Amino acid sequence: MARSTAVSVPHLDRRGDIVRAAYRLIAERGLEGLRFADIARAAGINNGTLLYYFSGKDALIEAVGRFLVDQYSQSDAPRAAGRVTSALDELRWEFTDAAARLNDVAGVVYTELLARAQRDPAVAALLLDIDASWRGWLVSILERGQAQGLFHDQLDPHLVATTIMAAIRGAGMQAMVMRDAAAAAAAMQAIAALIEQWIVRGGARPPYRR
Amino acid sequence: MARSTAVSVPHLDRRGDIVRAAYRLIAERGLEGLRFADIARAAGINNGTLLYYFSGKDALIEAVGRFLVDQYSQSDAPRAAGRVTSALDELRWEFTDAAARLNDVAGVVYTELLARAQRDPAVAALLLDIDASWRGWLVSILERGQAQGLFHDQLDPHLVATTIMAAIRGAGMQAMVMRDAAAAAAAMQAIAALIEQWIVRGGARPPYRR
Amino acid sequence: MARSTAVSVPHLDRRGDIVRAAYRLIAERGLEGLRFADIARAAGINNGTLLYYFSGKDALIEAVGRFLVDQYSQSDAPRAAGRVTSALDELRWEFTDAAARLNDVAGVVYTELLARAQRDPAVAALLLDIDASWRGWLVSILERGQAQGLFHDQLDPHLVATTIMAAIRGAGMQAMVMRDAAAAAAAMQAIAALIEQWIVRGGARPPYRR
Amino acid sequence: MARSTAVSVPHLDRRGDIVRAAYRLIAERGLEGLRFADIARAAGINNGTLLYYFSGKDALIEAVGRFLVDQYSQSDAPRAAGRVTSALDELRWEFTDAAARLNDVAGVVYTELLARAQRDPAVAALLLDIDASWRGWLVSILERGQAQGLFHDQLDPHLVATTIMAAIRGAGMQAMVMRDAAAAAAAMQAIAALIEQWIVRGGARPPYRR
DNA sequence: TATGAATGAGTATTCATTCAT
DNA sequence: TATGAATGAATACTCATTCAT
Repeated sequence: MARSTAVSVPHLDRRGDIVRAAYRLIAERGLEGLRFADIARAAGINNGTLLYYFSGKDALIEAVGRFLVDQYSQSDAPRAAGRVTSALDELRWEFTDAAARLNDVAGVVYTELLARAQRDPAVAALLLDIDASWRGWLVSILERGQAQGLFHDQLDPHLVATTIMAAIRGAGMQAMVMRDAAAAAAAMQAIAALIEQWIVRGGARPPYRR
Repeated sequence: MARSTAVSVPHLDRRGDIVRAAYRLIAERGLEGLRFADIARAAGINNGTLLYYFSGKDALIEAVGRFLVDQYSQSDAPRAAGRVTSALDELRWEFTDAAARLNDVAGVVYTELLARAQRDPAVAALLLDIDASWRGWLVSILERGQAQGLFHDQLDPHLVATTIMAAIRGAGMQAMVMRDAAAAAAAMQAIAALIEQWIVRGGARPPYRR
Repeated sequence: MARSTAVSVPHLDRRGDIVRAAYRLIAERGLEGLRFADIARAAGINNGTLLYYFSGKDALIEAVGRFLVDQYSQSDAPRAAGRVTSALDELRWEFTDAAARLNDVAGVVYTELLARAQRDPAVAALLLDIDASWRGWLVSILERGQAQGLFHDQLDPHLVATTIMAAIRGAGMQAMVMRDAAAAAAAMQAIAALIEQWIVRGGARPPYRR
Repeated sequence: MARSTAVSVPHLDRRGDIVRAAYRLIAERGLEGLRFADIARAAGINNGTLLYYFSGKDALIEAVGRFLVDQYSQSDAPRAAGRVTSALDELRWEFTDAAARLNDVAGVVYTELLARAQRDPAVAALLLDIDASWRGWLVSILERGQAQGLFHDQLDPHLVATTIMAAIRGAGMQAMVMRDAAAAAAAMQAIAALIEQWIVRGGARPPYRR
């Protein structure tokens, strides 16, 4: 029996397994159709075992929310990992990255959580977290750009950041409604160009037109 | 009390009563928390009577969706009813109206339905309807503006319309996340100004800045 | 308006229409699946109108039971209508007629009512009625046969009649189980031959064999 | 009270408990009056526990059908367990046993299932199972009798078996209708004697008469 | 940790029946 | 007679959660 522990090792990250299973099921069936039994089955564990890891459905949903936060913040990692880039390049990458994610299930899960946030303060707080940290990131880019003399001085970085976020979110929503990521991406790029014109100093570049 | 007979004629628009009650409850508690018994009580009718008018929950939700369509299209009425206005004024009114609606429950209900649309084709079709008719309306304004020489000729009205819609939707979503309608309105107005610059011919007006 | 009555005449026999519709539906879906709304629709009338003709479901089922009694007794009509026949011929006709009815829906309806009779005294009484009148008919044939010297004197007509009924019923049940009317008919004819041997005086006929 | 621990081991055969409770309730109130809550109460368990063992009403009814199959096949056990008997004795025992069962609730349950079998293929298959295995048993007896030289060679064992089954079933049905097991038993014994005459070689025995 | 049997409150839906017109 | 809107009690079934092991 000396090596019996080896047999029981495969579940190094039960909580993670559960959360990922729940995340996937929410994307597929929505919060409305989320069933504990299904999650347990998908995670390869027992109905009751699930309750050992999460005290209840709400706790699990919150954990999924936190997992979603990570999903979004992970996309920042490559940027940070890269070499030094200009604030403008970073901004452009923000839009490029968003365009690539228009078909992501994360958007579906986010919408589910946004709907729930209207009456679940814990989820609302989570989404505010995502919002704040994303805005913080954008503000830091914008301020760097201003410091570098790339962007206009008198801009309100918070307003610009919120505008960028609204644009990206709107494009994502539009993609979900139309089920046409290309059209939504085009709209987003249009706004991206307009915003660039707005904030870049001496933006002699000809106005976006099509 | 001269018209007390009105008391005995309570069922002039039962279906409407039910749909409005359901609409309100969805805004309050979401689709997830929608209960037939609650709807019936709110509509002042019996649990079974509700099923007499709607064959099931899905049918009712679809009816609520159609009601939402009407909600949105009604906002077009004042514009049409008013006297002749320029295409630019109409466009500006579009953003003004949207800003005023940022706190509207319609947005919450819309988000609920958008979440559900991911796996309910009937609801998805409804939302596409809203989308198409809204875009159609915007395109007609834009084309009128082009015909009047107000807007650039080479613009693609569909792209511009989709961009406007994405901007408005994004601002709405942002308002829901931040619970700060003013900030979202500011972002929307920023995009509105950028779009105006983009499409208006000879837009000599100084670039929006803050 | 002189001929307005003509317009409202088409329903000379509403009760009959309803009972026939119910009879058919019981044969199709069983008592368990019998729905008032379906009966009304099948009878071409309104849900509520049905209740004008039958005070409730039990009353309707009883009426269907009486209709079934008529169904069975009608098969005697041709015999009575025909010219004088021997008791033996009549007896043979009884089996022949039964064989022809093995696929009849009447058997299905009868089984439904028999099941219900176990806890519905009114239906039980109806079935006893059918039973008694059928036995009475058979006894009268047998007694006539005895009077004519065709059948043995010492036979108990009631026992013979009950035996005949059991044989016919058993074959009907067997047909329902096997869904093979031919096999059931063969079994019934075998018993018929045995019974004939039993009761016919000087039955010199060689024993049935196969 | 030495074995009081038995109290804490009440769930040795939950499925069996449930099926038996359902069987009894079907006999009492019929399928039409079968209620999940009643079954659960009768089985001493919770409403939901029942659904833990049976996925739905249909599954439970099918299980009851299988239980009924066992009920019938158990009656063969004593025969098999006994010492060697002649084929004729076995056949006689068949009728004797059937006569003793004329008042059995199994007949009531069987009738309920037969009614349902008309539109439930699963139940129909079950009844066909009972039918086939019973016929198989009878055929084996008849063939043994033929091999022993007791029964006529040229008999078709399947026809005879079906005839026996029809006779026994008919008597059972007759008993249900008349609520007079004695009269039904007499009719069955009459047919039994006739069949014996039919199949037994050199049946010198005087014809049954009463 | 982990299991899975057991729970029971909750809920959509059915359907016979009533009743104003 | 006839309608059909309205009722509400009845019921199968769901599902998060508990708990003994």
